Amino acid sequence: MPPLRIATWNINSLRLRLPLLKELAGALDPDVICLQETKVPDELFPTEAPAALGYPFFAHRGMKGYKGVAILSRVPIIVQQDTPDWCGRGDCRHLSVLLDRPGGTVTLHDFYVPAGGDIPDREANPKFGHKLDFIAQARAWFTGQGGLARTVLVGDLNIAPLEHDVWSHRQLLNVVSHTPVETEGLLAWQAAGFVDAVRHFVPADQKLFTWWSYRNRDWRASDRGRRLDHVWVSPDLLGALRRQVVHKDARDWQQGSDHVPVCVELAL
DNA sequence: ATGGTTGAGCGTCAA
Repeated sequence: MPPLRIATWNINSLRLRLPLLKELAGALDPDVICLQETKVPDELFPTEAPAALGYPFFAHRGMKGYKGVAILSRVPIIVQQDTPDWCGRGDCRHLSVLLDRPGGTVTLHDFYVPAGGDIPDREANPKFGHKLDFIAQARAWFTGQGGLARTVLVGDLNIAPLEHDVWSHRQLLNVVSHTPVETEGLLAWQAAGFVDAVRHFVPADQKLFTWWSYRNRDWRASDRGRRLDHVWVSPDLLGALRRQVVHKDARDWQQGSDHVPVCVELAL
């Protein structure tokens, strides 16, 4: 049985970067592609595109202008409709599907966590409060699910939790995405039932980034990156993990996203 | 300390 490859990518506009999905499929050959920041309302989703790329099964939750998630798949999916409306905003940041595999169903979550604005203070900046509330709710919900099994969680979680998930731990301690209240919150969510599938392969003392700002003239030379995009698996899937890929070359794709795809291969 | 860039879609806001 061939392994199952699951990729996650903040595409930063699905319609603008539709041609790059073909690059992604060619480079990583994923069976399932989880996208964030699709920025396309559901009624304008390019419904012909997934099958043309070889992904006949798909689901999406989008809205005008911002946010939005989508899952493209070669294997049949069943969308989970009973997921929470995080923070009561109805804002297209989560999609959950079931994947049919020979050993049983796999649950897959695709998340786009709020970025949280610029000021790391919930009083001065409601967007930061929203981000903290979102991750606290997610933690509580997964804790309530009990011991997770055959579950994969991916997405742009907009937090770089470890010291070497950012280019300078010291210089980013007060920068949104790496403040202690965020990193502790994210790790508490992770501890509610997951292990970090990418750090399973890459030691914690090695720098690892998945995002580089558009604002750097030469992103590769300055290398001021952060690891904002994640793949977590329930502990029962650790033995099925085969490899991980952070497709750094994608940052140089023509008119590319500021995030690069991350892919994990599982013997499932 | 500041500014730097991009996308959606037309206002600036979000990132």
